[in-house]
Amino acid sequence: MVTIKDISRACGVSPATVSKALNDYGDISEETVRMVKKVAKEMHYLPNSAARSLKTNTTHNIGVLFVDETSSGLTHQYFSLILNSAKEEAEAHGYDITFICQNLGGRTVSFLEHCLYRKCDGVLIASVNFDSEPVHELVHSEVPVVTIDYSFDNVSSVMSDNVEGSYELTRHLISLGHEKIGFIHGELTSVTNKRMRGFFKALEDYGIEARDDYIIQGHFNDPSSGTEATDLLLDLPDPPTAIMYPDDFTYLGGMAELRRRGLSIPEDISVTGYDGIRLSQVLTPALTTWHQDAERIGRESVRKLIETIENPRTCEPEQIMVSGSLYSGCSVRKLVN
Amino acid sequence: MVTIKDISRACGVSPATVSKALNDYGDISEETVRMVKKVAKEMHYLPNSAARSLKTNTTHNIGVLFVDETSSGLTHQYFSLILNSAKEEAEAHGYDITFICQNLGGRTVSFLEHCLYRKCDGVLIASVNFDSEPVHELVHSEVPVVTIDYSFDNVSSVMSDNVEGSYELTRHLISLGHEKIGFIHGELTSVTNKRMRGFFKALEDYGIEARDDYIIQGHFNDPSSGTEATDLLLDLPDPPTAIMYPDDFTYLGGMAELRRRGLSIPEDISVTGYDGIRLSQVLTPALTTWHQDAERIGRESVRKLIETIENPRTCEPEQIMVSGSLYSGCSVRKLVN
DNA sequence: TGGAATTACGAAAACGTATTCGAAACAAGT
DNA sequence: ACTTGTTTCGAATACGTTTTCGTAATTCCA
Repeated sequence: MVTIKDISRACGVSPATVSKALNDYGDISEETVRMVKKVAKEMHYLPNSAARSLKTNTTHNIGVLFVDETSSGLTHQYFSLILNSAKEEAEAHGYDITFICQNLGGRTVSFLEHCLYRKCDGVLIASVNFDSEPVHELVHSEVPVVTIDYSFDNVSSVMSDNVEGSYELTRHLISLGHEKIGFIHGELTSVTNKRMRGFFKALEDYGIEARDDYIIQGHFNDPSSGTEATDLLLDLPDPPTAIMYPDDFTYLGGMAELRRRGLSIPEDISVTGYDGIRLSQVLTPALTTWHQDAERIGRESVRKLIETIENPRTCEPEQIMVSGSLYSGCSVRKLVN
Repeated sequence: MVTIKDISRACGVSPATVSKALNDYGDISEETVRMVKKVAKEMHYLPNSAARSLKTNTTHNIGVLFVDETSSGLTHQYFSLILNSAKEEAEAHGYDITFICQNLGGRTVSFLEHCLYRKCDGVLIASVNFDSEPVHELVHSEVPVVTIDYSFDNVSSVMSDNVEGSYELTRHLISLGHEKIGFIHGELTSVTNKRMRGFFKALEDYGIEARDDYIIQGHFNDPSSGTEATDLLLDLPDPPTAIMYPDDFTYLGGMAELRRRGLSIPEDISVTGYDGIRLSQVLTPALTTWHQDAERIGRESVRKLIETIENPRTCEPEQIMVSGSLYSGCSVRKLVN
């Protein structure tokens, strides 16, 4: 490996001068800078990141927390889209991405310790249990953090607007005449909380009374829970005319159950999903669903993270809300009375 | 940050002794080792990875090449499953994962240069254009490499057995009486090559003549190409009785077209997919498809990579073939003649 | 008891870079 | 001519480890 010393020897200047020239320190004559850079290129010089980090205490490296418990993490399209765009945005800014976990060369450590060991300039937190102690420790530490779909005080976050999405889907149903709306929700996370808020708000705004028996607890990303919940709703003495599913994938289970009962969509029952994954638009009928702009969420989150990394004093914490959009498919019909 | 020097002061021994004690060098009395480790823990000592790498030229960090051109990378479930299990396997061995790209602090560099800069101990190559020069450069460099679904001489690789999968699917159709089989394939990659080999081999083994008009070029992971190709096949004067799609997702496009024409599956036409993604088992009818063991592919590839990293002399290059399995759904019917 | 072997530790150098501070050279202003 | 200022560079130090080699102390064996 060719080092700064080799270049300094080849150029007949000191290592200090070479370092300054390569980093445009401003202290070196233009002529010398040109020469040093030329020789460096010729000799295929590559800086040593370890030496550089040791000296500057920065790495141009951002950590990512992605835990895939119950396969709702990396494996879920929503998060893989986020990760992918986050990766692209980071690369565009010259940052690399490293996964953060609780294992360090065999030893169990906290997330924070892992970050400190690797000297991540900042870290992106997504798809974890935000209520856990290790996550809290990290969030409240000195290392710059941006969270996704969860917000802490004094920490920037990027969130899919779940209140909006749920509200708009509900409003869409109501505007087509539906008043008996079954609502299947996922695990009781903060995301589910917001979805509920949006749902109830829409009902209230349009003067429709919420009915307890129409609210069913299911699971995210789990077709069989969609099947079960659908079953429950349809067995009610006064079943709903429309069913909202917690996500597109869970809907698939519901769809199977509806088909099994000989009901056709949307003639006999209207349905909506959530996420707007590619699959939903290929189904027949195409699913009416809420598209979360995962790509933008990933992009915005690392943009904000890098901004706080590079302007530690001036950059204010910010709650960034990313709007989604209604994918209007053919799974909801206009109800005539 | 507490350093080795702080510990040495607290313990009344030299920094050298502390370092050796912490790393179980074997040179230090058990008593001292115990004391040093105890104090280190009490003071919340964390090694400095930069200093360590600078000295040892290793990082316990493995690079991953994942390029998502045409969204066939990270975003595709097959690859996100691989990435996820690779991540878990690496973490279990105390290695971290960093994405490798061609951007270094704003400057464009080769993949190899990026790896050298970050001092990756090894690199996993998946989902890239293996014919490109930058990939060749990396593969033929000094840094340990494992490739996924592509093999180079003298380099370890882990591959989904595409010949097997295609062969078994075809054989399955033949065993149920199908002889007129439409074969839609993806882009002409090495994967497609192997799928073709398996397909033709099965036809030959069972004495069925291959027909050119039944072979259609489509795209991977692209429902609309599934629609088009299906269209072509059904418009033939003598259409096939079964259609094989290049993957489950592309099949969705074909499914829509079949439905549009009023054909029901499998009564009027039999179909198979490829990949065995979760979605395929939720469809009605459940898709008969070939499940690629992505989880195992990710696991095996980093296991092999770490093995060659830690035994540079003794570890031989190896071509690891990972078998898949037939998911027998309800999308193929027995043909009576 | 004398020498050899073993054990336990430390001094010092090295990894490659960034940065502080001072010096030299020269220009500019009075 | 003397100060003052500016530009350009280099010597030296520091970042926190790991590792070699030497040495003192202890044990072993004949």
